[in-house]
Amino acid sequence: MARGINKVILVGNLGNDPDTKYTQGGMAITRISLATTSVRKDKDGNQQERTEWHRVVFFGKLGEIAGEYLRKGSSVYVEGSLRYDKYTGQDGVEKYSTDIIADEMQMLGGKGDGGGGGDRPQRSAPAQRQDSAPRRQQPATQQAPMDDFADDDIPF
Amino acid sequence: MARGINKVILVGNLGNDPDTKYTQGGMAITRISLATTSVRKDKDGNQQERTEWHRVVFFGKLGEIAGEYLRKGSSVYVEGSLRYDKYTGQDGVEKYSTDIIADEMQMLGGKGDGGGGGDRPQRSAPAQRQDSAPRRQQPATQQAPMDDFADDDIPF
Amino acid sequence: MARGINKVILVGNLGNDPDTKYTQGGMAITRISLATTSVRKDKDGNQQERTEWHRVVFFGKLGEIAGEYLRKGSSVYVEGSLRYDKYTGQDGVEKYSTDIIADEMQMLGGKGDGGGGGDRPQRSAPAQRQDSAPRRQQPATQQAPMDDFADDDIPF
Amino acid sequence: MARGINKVILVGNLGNDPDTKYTQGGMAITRISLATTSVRKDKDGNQQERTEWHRVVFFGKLGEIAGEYLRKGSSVYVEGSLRYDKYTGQDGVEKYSTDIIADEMQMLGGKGDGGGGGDRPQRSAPAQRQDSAPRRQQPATQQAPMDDFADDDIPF
DNA sequence: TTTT
DNA sequence: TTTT
Repeated sequence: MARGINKVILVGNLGNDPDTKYTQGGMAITRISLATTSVRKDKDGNQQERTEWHRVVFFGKLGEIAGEYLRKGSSVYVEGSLRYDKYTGQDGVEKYSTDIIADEMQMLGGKGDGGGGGDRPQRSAPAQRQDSAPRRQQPATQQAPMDDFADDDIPF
Repeated sequence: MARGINKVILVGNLGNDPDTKYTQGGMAITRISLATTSVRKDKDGNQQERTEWHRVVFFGKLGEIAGEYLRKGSSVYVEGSLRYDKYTGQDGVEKYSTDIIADEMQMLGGKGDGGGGGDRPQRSAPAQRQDSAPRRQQPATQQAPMDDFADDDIPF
Repeated sequence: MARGINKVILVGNLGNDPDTKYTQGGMAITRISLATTSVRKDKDGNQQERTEWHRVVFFGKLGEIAGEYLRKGSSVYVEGSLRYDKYTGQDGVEKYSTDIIADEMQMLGGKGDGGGGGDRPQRSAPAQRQDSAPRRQQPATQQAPMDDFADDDIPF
Repeated sequence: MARGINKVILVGNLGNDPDTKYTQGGMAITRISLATTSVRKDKDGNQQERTEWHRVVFFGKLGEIAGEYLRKGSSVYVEGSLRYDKYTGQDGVEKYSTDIIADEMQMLGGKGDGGGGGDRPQRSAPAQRQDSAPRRQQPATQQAPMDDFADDDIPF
């Protein structure tokens, strides 16, 4: 039985284009880096900003939609759950990562998409985008491997 | 201006007693490790369980309440926001941590508390509990230091 | 395309046993009345309590589970969406109702259930419970008819 | 003690300009009508749309901000709680209303505002807007009086 | 890295 | 009444 609730709700903007990969079985896995910024007053009364960069992962059909419609700068609503992973880096050191596994997404219309929150994309050749380019410089807060997903790695 | 929404909602059980510390200025900072468990069927049709251990932090008045009323096993509702931190470990290696900064809490009545969801506690001497014991076996996924908080380190 | 987010999250206690009915096609529709209580200080500094009674509706499989496991007094987490309906009462007057259409539920262990948050129920004969008794004193804020559901009336 | 969680999260568009009133004590009360639209397939496989119109109320400082920056068509994130009220209409009949009492709001940039999610408004004379005109034709799903608020009617 |  |  499931015990407990693990729910995340985010509204933010993408720091980069989505990164879509496919499992051996053909399931899409799309990752985005999503910014949310909050403000607080420090003790001197100055506005202090702080931006969190969330690693959000979309699986399956949602991964295809996210990879197709989201772009750098897009404003998006995401709902999902927290997943913490532990892995051994290439340097042999144990590392931790935190991901939000999305189970709902909605575009919100803003810079980076064609506007309008979810309509047809303005791009002409979306299909061959996914796996060609070395779009690998995502300096995400926490780095974790993603190349070795098995087909049943969809988390729900 | 704040841009974006960064919201976490958790219902889970504490893996250990809370850990309360105080800043130089006397502000309470309480940390708990909160478990949520989800299930999914793997490809063989077997129920697969997975437990996430969330690091939740309560500041100020909420930190005092959490430290006073929560106990190992307590069932609790927490609302807060995600905060990702980067720090250098004692081994000189850069590490990352993820915390949920709580801004709302509600006890839910269950094992570990006196029952009743937020009623008076049954314990008699809560005060001298905080910093004595080597309660270090917290099953927290990711470990981060917490001793060096300044007084204005409250995140909102 | 869906536009917008319509999400409700409740943790509360049932004011009565659930009320389960079935459509002609055999789909379960279970209604509960769920209390949440908040406090605020009035201008004289006195604690003022206020209880909201939410009408929550579960369809299909979730309706069966809710009807089977929930009882008066049960503590439950509910996630769903708001639905406003307009109907003509038996007195010929137009009326409005507000329901939360649940799409997730989790028992939280407390008075009214067998404890344990979702475990097997203690009852022996759950089946013939549904439609016998005149359980009509539901403290529901707003009353609406529910007998005439068609089979495709499931709202998602 | 508060018992339970009563939380609503909405992202939608305003059907009309906000309606701001002031209590005798000068507290702003702003009401908006917010649309969210969902889709589902009916049994014939056709896409069925359904729009909910939420009555959202902002008190105090938030009421001033909402009245100032939101406009018909604005896209907005709202977080709040459900409140059900019962009142006697001018026709002597008892009526019910449901409101979402907002405690957080964030503009999302879209038609109806100057774009950009919360920036300075483009309007030139916002000040005398609030109380003059007979903007009374809001056919909100459920109608309730709002003229007779006392100063301590702020709900938290 | 985004956005305002 | 909004929006796409």
